[in-house]
Amino acid sequence: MEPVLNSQLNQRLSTQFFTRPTLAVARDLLGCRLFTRLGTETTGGTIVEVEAYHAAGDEASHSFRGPTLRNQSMFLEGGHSYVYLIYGLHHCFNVVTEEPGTGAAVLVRAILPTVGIETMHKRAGEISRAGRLGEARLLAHLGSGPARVCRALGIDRRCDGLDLVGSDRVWLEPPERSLELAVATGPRVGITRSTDLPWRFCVKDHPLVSRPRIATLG
DNA sequence: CAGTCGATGTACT
DNA sequence: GTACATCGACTGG
Repeated sequence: MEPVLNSQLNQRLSTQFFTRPTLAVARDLLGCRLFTRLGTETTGGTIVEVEAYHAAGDEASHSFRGPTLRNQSMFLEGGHSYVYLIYGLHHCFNVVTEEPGTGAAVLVRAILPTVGIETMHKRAGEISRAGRLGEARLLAHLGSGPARVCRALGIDRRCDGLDLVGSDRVWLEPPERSLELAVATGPRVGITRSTDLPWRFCVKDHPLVSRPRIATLG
């Protein structure tokens, strides 16, 4: 029943992948797959929406004012995780990019669940509103939105600062098959500063991205 | 469908 | 005190 994963050993995204310019990493993460193995449960999905955050000149970034206790993982070498709690109850998962000390990262905003879907449903709980959605939309509901990504994958602050290249708990793999994705870009969601930067990337014309208003993207 | 609002921990002014 | 890279419940059309 549970799919066999050979991902622990081969086919991982490398440090070289992550230590590139943040916008390139953000774009290239679309179509890649994010996995967690927490306890005995393995869950994962395909990344369909991300946002880039820089340090220099990006007032919306947590790293803008330099390292603090919360954001210190953001200043690790590219390929580490940065997980934080927002609004007191939700978690957000970021992949750190570039060289150590840079303070740049990519926020994973949406995945399409592919592995461990039953586990993800359990983590989400049975939601009355979601229960009224059709099958496809119910699946999308599991992973669309940064907090739902974390909930589905079981990510919390214990997953902060992990080396995603070497961790057996959280890791990333390239797309299953190489394919050309149509990508849309636009302004980031839910921020109040540096809103002019078009640093949100999503797989274009995909029915399962987190916000339906893709039409407003540049 | 759109709009509003409460929940709730942490960082920072 | 206030803001926050959000979500889900609830309202009104």
